[in-house]
Amino acid sequence: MSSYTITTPIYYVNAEPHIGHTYTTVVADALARYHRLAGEKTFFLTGTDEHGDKIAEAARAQGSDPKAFASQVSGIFRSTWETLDISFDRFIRTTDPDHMRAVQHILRLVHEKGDIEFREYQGLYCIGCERFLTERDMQDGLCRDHERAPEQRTESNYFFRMSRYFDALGEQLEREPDWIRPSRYRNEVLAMLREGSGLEDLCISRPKSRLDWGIELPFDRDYVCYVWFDALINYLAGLGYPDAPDWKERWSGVEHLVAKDILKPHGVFWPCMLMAADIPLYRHLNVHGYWNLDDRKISKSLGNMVSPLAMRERYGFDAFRYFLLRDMSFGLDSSFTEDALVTRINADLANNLGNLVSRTLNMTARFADGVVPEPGPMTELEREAQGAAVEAASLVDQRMRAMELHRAVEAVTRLVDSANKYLDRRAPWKAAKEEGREEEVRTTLYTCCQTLRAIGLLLAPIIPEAAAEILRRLGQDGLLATARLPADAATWDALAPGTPTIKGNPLFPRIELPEAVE
RNA sequence: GGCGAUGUAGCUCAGUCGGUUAGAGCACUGGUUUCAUAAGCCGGGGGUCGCUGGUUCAAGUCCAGCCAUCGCCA
Repeated sequence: MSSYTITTPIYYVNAEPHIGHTYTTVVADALARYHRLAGEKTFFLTGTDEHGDKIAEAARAQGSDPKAFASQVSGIFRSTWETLDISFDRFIRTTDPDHMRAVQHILRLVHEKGDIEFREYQGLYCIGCERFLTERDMQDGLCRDHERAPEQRTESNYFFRMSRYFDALGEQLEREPDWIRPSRYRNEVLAMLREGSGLEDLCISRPKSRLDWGIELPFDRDYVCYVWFDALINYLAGLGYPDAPDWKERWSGVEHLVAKDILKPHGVFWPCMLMAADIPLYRHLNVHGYWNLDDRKISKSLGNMVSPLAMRERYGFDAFRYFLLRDMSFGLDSSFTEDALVTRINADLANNLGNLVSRTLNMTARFADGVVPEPGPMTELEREAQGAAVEAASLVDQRMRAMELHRAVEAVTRLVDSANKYLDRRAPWKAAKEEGREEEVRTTLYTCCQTLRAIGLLLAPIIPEAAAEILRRLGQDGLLATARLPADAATWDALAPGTPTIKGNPLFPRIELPEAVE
């Protein structure tokens, strides 16, 4: 069985979950659910990044200690994902003992290999910022933030000799053109690697005198590990590195998922670290864009931050998920507006999908005694209906694997459309009133139930709750536990005639927004 | 300033290896149905494929230059 491991970045605990975190997490969740249904050995890793000076400061400002502060915010992330039924397998924290051990293990390996070097350097240090300034941080010789003159200071730190691996990284990018995808981000990494781009070795430590909220270096107790060298290793630690026997298998199928702002650490630092530690590279780095918020168009009740829990409260989380996955072309930026959200929900989920479910099950109740009817022979129209399901299943599979989630969702929408058209061409509400057309009505309703079953399966990774409800109404409660995608979505005799169906309430009620006031 | 990406209908996007009259959804609009959530279905209008030039029997697609937007780097 092939292994599939999907990761989100570990989220920095200086802010609570917003639309950006939610998008990455929902994409990962949809992929994890799809690959589980495809029968792959799937592992879904997410978590929180908790070290560093920003957290130490925030804790101090709140009068608590860093660990307590980080635990509080980390808990919010975890409980948010749990409330939203995000199907992660491990929620890792950089303060977890096994993570800290893994970081020290790698530090030791890379140090022993000679790729970590102690260097002394001078720079301009701002006491207010508690860090060295770059030219950008200064104006007229003063720190921009504190408007005071920085002092000349000498400090020593450990550096990861990353530049040793740049050539090998370049070769990797040539060898596997879709290793970082979409390709625009591969190009950016290639640009970073080109001469003169200013990419150097990476400073990976801070003296404890300056920052003690971090993981101690195993070869120097006066220093803690700084930022990326700590955070990135979660991807290994979360899979059980270095001790658990199955980490290698999980690692062999790793797909990283990140937003474009952390391309450099994941596209450059991380592969160099892996090469230094003699660990195989990840399978793909998948990079997505930003959700732009247009404040003017978001009603006040939503606030400026689009919180996933607020979205769930207001629209239901399935609907919000659907919008996120459908409306962003993976890799590109997209803008979030309440209008676009409501339009999408009404058009795709209420009018097309929800209504198809309602009319199918209502007619099954009315014209087929509320059970899956016994169908007659298939004719041209039924073969077309099945063909539509076969095609949708195949497109969803291709597109999910190519990280084109918006297009995978679109393929299911087309299947829903085709089912509505089929129903109109057959018009069972007319046929049911005529003598001698009973078999045709049964065949029509059977075909619609069958298509709904396919739709329920294909949407299970996208809108898990609603998809499970569709299957439940078709009497297919346990199906998701045993189904195999994409094949099962195209199986056409899977519904046993006589199975009771449930009419139910509208799955996605239409949303009526008050007229916009300009 | 260097490198890159993007630019296709009012909006969001698809368009494979260059090949018939450039597509879809939403929005708009005419018609129609009553099973269904005022939903559905059928039809319609709407495009100088950013601009200019080149290659070709043939360019949305390939090449060059330019413009706009965005990103990365400096």
